[in-house]
Amino acid sequence: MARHSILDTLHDSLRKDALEGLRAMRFPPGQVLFSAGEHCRGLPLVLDGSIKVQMTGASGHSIVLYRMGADDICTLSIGCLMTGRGYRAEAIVEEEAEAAIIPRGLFDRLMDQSAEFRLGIMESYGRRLDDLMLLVEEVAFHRMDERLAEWLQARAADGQSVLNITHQELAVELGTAREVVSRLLKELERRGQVRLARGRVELTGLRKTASPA
Amino acid sequence: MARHSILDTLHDSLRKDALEGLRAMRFPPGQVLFSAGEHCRGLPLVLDGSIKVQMTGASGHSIVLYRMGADDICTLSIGCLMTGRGYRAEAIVEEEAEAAIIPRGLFDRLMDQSAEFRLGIMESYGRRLDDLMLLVEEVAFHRMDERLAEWLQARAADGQSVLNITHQELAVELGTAREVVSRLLKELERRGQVRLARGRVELTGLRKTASPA
DNA sequence: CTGCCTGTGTGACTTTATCACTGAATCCGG
DNA sequence: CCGGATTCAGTGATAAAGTCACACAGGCAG
Repeated sequence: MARHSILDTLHDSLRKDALEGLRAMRFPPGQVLFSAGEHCRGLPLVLDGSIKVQMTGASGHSIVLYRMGADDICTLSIGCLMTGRGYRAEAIVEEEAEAAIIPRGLFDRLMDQSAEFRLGIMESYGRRLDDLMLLVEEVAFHRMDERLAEWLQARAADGQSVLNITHQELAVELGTAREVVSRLLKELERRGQVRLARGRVELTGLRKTASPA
Repeated sequence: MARHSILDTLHDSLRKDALEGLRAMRFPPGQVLFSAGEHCRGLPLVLDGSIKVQMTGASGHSIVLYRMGADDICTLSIGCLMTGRGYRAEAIVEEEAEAAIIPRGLFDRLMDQSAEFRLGIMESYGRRLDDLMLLVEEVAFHRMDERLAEWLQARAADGQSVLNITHQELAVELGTAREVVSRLLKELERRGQVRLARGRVELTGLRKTASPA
């Protein structure tokens, strides 16, 4: 059953119509929901799981732009839906996910008839713009070692202290090269802040590098 | 008289209401339309001129995110309007601009009553997301010398071959440090692609640096 | 066990960022 | 017109990050 907070805001009859027009689907980790160049067939609602959105540059390098989780809306799709252009990024399932697609016609109807739905869409758009602006700032001005440490710390804050991730995957998270990640991790290990193994990073005592600035 | 294509799409009675609720204002170059932290009082429509939107990082460095010109919509404001959060960026007039602000109430009414208006807003949002994604890719993966050359070339394509701009301003355009721009420009001058003077860059024979990759 | 594939480590070198200055051009008040 | 302040630009030294090339290690399939 498709459960998404933006549907809860709808009035009864409209919600009934909406739920009829949707069917939730499950996607396993690794599944590609859409990739660059593809066209958009509707607005995906993320019901559960975790999906990362990343793009690949001309150089062949990739960078993760943001993640979508339970109750998120794939706002990126709206632009494609409206302008008819293809996606510029790709979406890959990380943790098994459940999603439902709102077809174009239904989307238009919901936008027309529900102020609450519109509000939800606009809020989601605002958040995404914010995410991207922060990312630009981070990529343009922050040091790699700090970004890596912060990324790892964010995971630690989630309660995870052993990450099954390769240096290459970390490099894509940060938009840098694998070698750079390897070297920085090695440095963290020397300082006793992480322990490394093949495909694994264990967080031991991670703290901010004492940097002035 | 407020002329903006998104208003043209409105039906007669609605357009009349809209035009009554708006008053266009002129802003001189250098004028700050909004700055980081400020709250949003409505949706600005750009009628004419050129406005740049830039953000400043914790480091104190700034980067230009995108520009708005005639017939643009300041989509960034919608997110702020909807969530009530303050702006994260600032908008500065470059070429004398004319703009009108759609107050919150009128915006809601237009979104409610005009599918064309909604479409215009969504398209604008899509374009903005696209711009930012491209910017991320560029900042993360492109070499500075190429970015500088491309930026200059884009201006040359506009018909301008003498730019009145300082190295510092160019650095903000690209999100780098002034010294870096100075050195790269000097290198371009050595190759005879530009001629430099205080506050001035004259484009002579600019072409892509013969780079492999 | 033996390849084979994927992941990691590292040296050498280039590009970019940062810091600390110097000097040149312009502006402004008297 | 002069002198001082201010804004711009140039540059050396050094650190951080990206690139290229390659060695080697772990784990899996045959």
